[in-house]
Amino acid sequence: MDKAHLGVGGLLALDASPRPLGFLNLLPPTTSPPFHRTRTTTMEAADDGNGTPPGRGRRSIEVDFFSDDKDKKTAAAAANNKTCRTTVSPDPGPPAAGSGSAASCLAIKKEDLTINLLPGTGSNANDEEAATRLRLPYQDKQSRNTNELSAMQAELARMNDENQRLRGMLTQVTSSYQALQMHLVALMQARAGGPMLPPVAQALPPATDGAAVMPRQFLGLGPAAAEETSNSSTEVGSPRRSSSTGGNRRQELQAERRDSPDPADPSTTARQQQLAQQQEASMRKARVSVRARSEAPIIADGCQWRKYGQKMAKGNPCPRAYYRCTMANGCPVRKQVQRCADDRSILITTYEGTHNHPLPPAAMAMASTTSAAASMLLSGSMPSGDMMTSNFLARAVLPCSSSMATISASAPFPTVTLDLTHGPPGGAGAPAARPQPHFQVPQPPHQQVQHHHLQAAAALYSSHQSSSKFSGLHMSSSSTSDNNNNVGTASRAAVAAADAPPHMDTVTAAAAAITADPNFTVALAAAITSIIGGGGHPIPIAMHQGQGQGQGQGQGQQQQGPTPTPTSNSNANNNNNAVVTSSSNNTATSNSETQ
DNA sequence: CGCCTTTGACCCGCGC
DNA sequence: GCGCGGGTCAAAGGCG
Repeated sequence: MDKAHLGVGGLLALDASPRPLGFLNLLPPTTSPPFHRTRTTTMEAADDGNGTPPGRGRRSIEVDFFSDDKDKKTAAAAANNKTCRTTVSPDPGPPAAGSGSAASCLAIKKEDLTINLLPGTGSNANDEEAATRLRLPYQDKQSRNTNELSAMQAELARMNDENQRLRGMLTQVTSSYQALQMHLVALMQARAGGPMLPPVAQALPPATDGAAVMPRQFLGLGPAAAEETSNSSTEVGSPRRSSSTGGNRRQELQAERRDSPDPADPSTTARQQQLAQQQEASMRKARVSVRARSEAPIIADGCQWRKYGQKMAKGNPCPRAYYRCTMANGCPVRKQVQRCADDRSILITTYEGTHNHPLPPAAMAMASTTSAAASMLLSGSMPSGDMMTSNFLARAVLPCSSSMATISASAPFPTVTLDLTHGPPGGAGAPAARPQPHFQVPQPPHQQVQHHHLQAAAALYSSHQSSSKFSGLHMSSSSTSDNNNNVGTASRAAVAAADAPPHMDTVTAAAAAITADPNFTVALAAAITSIIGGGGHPIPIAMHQGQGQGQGQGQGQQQQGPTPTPTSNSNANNNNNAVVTSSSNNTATSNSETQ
């Protein structure tokens, strides 16, 4: 909705007919009298006591929303809150936060009530009588509205309580889920530890504190999780992907492969290993690719990376750079950075693996989002590349960008591509469809799930909001990068909500974010949805593939290194289109746009 | 001095 | 078996 819908010059005609305060009507533009640049109050005839049809016996308050800000805010509010038809406030100050749009509507009405609605000059007795007649019902209206206000406040408080209760339940469910998962793993281990074990479980150190380590790895993004333990001698698969930095690692692995047929129990062990390798082979290459417009060499995701290689990829004049996470020794997470061949302003970052170390908040957002996307792809790709499933996943990943969501989850190296390069029709400034990270988050221990969801939502949201792409990913961290200036207020509010301590009133924080920018509701809703509905996913994923997503996949880069063929592209309007493609190689993602 | 990037060489998987 | 392309290693050099 824009100015045109509100009437010429953004003028709103507010029907002052007796109806609950807070439900001011927007009169059709055609009924609006000539507009003025200043707020005016007009009275036509007497109040008939009902919502009178426009044009006759109507009392209307005409508010000129001349300023662009007001127009935008009003339009956005009207579009996002149908019950609150307008959040117009006489003062240019920021929209009311906290109690949300409903409260702001009520406040506005109170103000409006102070407007003298009495007609004419009322200079004689008849006029006074008429005024009195009008005033009495009006006072009734006021009291009624007051009651309604208190009722709504009570309702709001009730909803707050309920929200807290639900959050508690969610925490409980999460804990129970983790406990069950650990129990299951323990049972499987105790049960001969043979063919039934999922690959990841097999890769785990036998006697280590399985209870503590298992859950995370069990949910890990595949091979990476196994690789985390690869430093031990029990590594089973991914011979090439060992993260060890030792120069002899490759030789060791090769030797292992040559010796693979274990003389001890040749048939069984060999078959187990074969099975494990097959399963892992399909999983280990699971990747999450992020496409974003960026002039920066790499996107900042809060992690530290070290470049270990660069290659010219076929079909792309831009070299592909290989990075390894250096935040912890032996962290298996790697990423590839490459410019899109078609549009060099697009930076394609592909993540692989799961961090084996704590992540800073800034990295958490991205890690959670990408790991969730990867796990969704993995879970959907298992039954083979079913396009129905794939599309479903794509829509699940980014519900609001369904047009861009295509999934082909065929192995061997399924890749989830989060395409943030497609802006809304209006360009960078027009947030048409916000990214909706509907990802289920890899349930990190504790209640950080919600936190990460919100962060992911905020991160993606802000990445679109700001012109500096992924700068928003840092917003949750205390460090305010120079890009933070671009982060929208809604994003900041979202981050505030996400970073708020568990006991904080989430509703209030969310309301603040919504008030700051109603468009954020979309992302927030997606995040909440993922919290509530995503909890069940990890199990099937883990059980089917022996791995799901664990902590996030790493991404991020505070890296300073020159990225491959950095191009100067000032237009960094990120958008939220998720293109999930199954590609046997990374180059496929660069072409996903054309799909 | 330590960390990082660069870059050529090497290894591996895959297709022909 | 060979060639190609992707991915990784590690020596060399740069930088703070």
